[in-house]
Amino acid sequence: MGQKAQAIRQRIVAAADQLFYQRGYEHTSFSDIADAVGISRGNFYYHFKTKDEILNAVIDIRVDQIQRMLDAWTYEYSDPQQRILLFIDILTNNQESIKSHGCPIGSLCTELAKLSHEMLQEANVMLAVMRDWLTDQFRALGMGADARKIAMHLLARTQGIATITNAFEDQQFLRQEVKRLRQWLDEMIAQYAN
Amino acid sequence: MGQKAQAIRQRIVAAADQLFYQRGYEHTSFSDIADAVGISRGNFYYHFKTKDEILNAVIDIRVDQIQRMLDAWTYEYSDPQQRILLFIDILTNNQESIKSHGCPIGSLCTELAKLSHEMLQEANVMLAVMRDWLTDQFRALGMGADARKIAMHLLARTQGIATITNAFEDQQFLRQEVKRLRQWLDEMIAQYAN
DNA sequence: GTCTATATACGGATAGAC
DNA sequence: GTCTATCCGTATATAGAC
Repeated sequence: MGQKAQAIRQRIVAAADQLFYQRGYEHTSFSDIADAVGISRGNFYYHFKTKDEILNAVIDIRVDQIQRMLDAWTYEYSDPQQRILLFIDILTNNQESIKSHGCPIGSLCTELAKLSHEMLQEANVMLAVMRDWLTDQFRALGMGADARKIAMHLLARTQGIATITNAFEDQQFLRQEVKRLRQWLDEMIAQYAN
Repeated sequence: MGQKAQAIRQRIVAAADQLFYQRGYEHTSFSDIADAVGISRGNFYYHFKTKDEILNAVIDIRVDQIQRMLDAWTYEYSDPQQRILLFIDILTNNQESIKSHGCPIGSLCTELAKLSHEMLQEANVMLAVMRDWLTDQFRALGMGADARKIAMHLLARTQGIATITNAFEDQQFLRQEVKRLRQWLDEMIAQYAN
């Protein structure tokens, strides 16, 4: 595959990534993606044979982006609490899009579950990557055997906040829950510091 | 409309209710519903003109069922804490279906948001009814001006638990989070009892 | 009220010219 | 590599016989 094809392939995946988030996977058609990229539907199939193949590529880049982000935070900050706060701040930093479209990860998993789509297994890797990174942080804070459960708990909290913010289209709720999460984190750390 | 038509209408709504939950709204076709009820597609349109009309009817009965359930709990139990525990136990009592299909309310709101569907406004009434009932319970527990925020918090927690349980297909996580919720409730009550 | 047959649109996917 | 034209399945929705 040539360089030009690679570049277009990337543009297709980027467009699909955005559209799957905004409109959902099933509700996004090949035409939608082709229009967004500026190529014809026919040409489309030169790059991707099936819709599932695009979904697979979208999940792959998302997993990659999440991993890069977490790696960067690990590199830039040494304090686990600080790192977890950065994770919580994802909510605040994306409150407008969460209000309109929910969590890109959670809503995709929810949709794939409804479709009984095999790629749900691939999609929840996005969550697993965050879970594992968070587990590392909580373990570093002395939470030992509980670290993984606490990481899962935080993951679920963020999903719930995204779902409700989206359903009620209420950013105020998101901000209020972020405060509660920060408070919870302080309490957890204090608790395990004993 | 005759009695027979009414009965069939109810059977259609019941079938749609279940299918929308299991497969999602958009992914459920008229044929799916007609097959489930045991009538032809053509006959279908005698009862409902559009798919949105069915969605509307499904939301209406869901709101009604939720309201009845909460009214019954209010009538049968006088202790607000006991009532809230019954609400939390919805998760435990439905863990198999939540594992497979998530929360019927949250996942519908998530889908309608993606579709930019006007009926999201109707759908989040299901959440609002629960929010208001929970607010009453927390107020009765002395949480005053915070009651509504705490109710929203609990609502979000349940949504997050459902999303993660569904994404990872992990009932064990649900049970573990229910324990955490019960513990949280105890702590909240103790905190406001001072 | 219920059925079969059908109109119409759109989706994913392919063929083949250029 | 990119396009136009097209196949085919399925979806919503309608018409009209019974």
